[in-house]
Amino acid sequence: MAKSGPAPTINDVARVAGVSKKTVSRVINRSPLLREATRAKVEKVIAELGYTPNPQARALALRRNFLIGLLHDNPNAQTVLNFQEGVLDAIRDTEFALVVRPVDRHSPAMLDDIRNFLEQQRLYGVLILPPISENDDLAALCREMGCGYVRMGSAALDEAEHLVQSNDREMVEGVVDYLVKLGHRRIGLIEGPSGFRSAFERREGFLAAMHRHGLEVPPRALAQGNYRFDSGHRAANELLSAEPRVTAIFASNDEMAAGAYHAARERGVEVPRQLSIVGFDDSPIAAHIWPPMTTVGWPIREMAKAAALKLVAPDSSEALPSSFPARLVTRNSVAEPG
Amino acid sequence: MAKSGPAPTINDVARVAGVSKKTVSRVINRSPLLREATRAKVEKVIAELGYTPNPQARALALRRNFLIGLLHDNPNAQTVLNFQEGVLDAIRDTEFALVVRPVDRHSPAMLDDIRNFLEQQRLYGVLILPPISENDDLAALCREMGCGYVRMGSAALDEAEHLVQSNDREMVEGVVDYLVKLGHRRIGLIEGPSGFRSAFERREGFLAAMHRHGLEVPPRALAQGNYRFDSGHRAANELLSAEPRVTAIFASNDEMAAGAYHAARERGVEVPRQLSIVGFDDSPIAAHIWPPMTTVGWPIREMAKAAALKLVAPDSSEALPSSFPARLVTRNSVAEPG
DNA sequence: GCGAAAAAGGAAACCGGTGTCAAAACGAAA
DNA sequence: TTTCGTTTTGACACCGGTTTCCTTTTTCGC
Repeated sequence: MAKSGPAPTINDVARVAGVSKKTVSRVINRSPLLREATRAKVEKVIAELGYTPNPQARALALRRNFLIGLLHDNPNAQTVLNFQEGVLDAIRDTEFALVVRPVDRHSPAMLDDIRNFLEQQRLYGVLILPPISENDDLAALCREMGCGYVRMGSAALDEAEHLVQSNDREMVEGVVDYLVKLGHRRIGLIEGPSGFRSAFERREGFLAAMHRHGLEVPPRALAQGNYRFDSGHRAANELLSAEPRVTAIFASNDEMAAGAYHAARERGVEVPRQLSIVGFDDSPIAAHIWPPMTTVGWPIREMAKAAALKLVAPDSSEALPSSFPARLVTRNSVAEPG
Repeated sequence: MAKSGPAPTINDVARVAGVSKKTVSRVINRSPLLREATRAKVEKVIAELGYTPNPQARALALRRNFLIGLLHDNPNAQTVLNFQEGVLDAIRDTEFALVVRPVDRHSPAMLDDIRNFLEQQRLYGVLILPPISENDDLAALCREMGCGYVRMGSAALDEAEHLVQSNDREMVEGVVDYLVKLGHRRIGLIEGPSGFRSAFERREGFLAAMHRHGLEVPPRALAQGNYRFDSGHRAANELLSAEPRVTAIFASNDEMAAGAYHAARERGVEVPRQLSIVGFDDSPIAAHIWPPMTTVGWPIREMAKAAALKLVAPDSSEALPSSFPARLVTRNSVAEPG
């Protein structure tokens, strides 16, 4: 238990143990060509000295480091943090560390910034969260720079090797089925921003299911949002002012669904008695708003873990699924139509 | 614009420019003892080759790296993410990167885990978020290991050099003053978990202000929570079932305040007409709940930036404040007592 | 007990930077 | 043109690991 001072190096271990650096290196890397006695001797010294290999030196010699990056521009903090936790689940007890990098999708220099970042940090690989994961130029940049990457998405954005996906379309169909089964016929949709793949998938799922049930979707049942609270509020106001009024609203995410709650409350429309609302994402707000909101939850943490494993241990992860099921989280914002 | 292949090294630059490695190194590090002509020549080659110094090699030679760690166990995702953004503000355009490390305060091995992490990664320094920042053993560990650190907190936890703080106590006093000015006399407090410094500070501020106004704080006006939604719900139920009923509740954070909203709604108590509620933190939920909640916001992002600067550029940051003011964010959850 | 093959271990070079210190180039003064 | 004192620049060792290649030791069959 030597107090501070300069940390012991592989040379110190070698000297004390009376072996060469290479032998110590073999012990560290679990090389099989070592006599048991030698290994034990060296391991004893390592423990005594409290030696830990210097990751920078290792990275230099191996010509690759053990940093994995997280690129995100997701407005939902809980999603991002869950993702971080999932990645940590995967790399716990490994030498990998997670470096985060929020990106600004609106900056014209976004790609250049990321290029600089990748060039400077020489990451082992990056994990890319939606919605920025939908940007094919970014994926191309990673390939070009020889940087490993895995994209999270709501559709098949890339080869399986570079992708972990949920199936939003299918889930939204399930939501519509659920509402229809309860008796709803006039169902409104608050869309996500155009250009977002997830928004597209969710709309397609909605339209497909409505069509399947033989239900019309007039333009007045469709309102545009941008995944933010205010836009949900605005969009719900549009939907609720059209006659005949919708009896249920599916919002493409929870923030907008929460905005719809506000709009309903302002108009004296009671949720769920007069209006059912379903969100998407199962963010904390869904559980905390009144009445607690029925929404669709996807297993972010598991997906993140799978994505990280795909990056750092591609072999073992072949067994891991690339596609994860979401599930309906039933709370109290849905009822039979009044 | 050489396509991929192995990245150019300092040797390549030196060879092409016809100078020594050391000279290139001097150019990179902006050494003043260089002739202008030489610098220009080398810079031209650097640009042509698209050379970027290898951070691992630099770290090895300099015996310190450019990774700063973020230790957090904060349950509020938005807070953590804002903090990350603030740190990124500070280290943008530097060679530093941010590596995140959620910690589990309940794990008995927490300190050992962090010790391993610090030993393995050899970080330049760490930033510590509340509530784990209140742990003095953790700070001692950093000192012992020679790892730079800055703690964020709601009180004077450490020397100025290692601290960026808000002043929760003062702000809570301001909240009480505000409520009293509106005519409230029976004000309830939902406390944070015991053992949390922030919870302590907020309670002390509350009690001090009540005392200053000559108002009593009977035990039935005090309820214990743990910063989580459910605990706020429970605590508010306690407060609301005691007679005479409180006309206002201050909750030590927004999650608990949101829980109090639910409790009030279940009992048919209208916010704010029959009950005023004030939260703390200005998390997203405060704006999204109905009616929008009056709360106390503190400038997390600026504080994070200051903390990061303190770590990476202690000289220039002398000018930066260590203590940051919070402010009351007035929304619609407060009214004169009915 | 001997020789050969296999296993174990070591010397030296290398990864791509930085620090030290001496040599070279330069400019001004003699 | 020399000389001397400053700049500039370069050679070389070093940071702490890994890799290559070669030597020494061990093991084992006969």
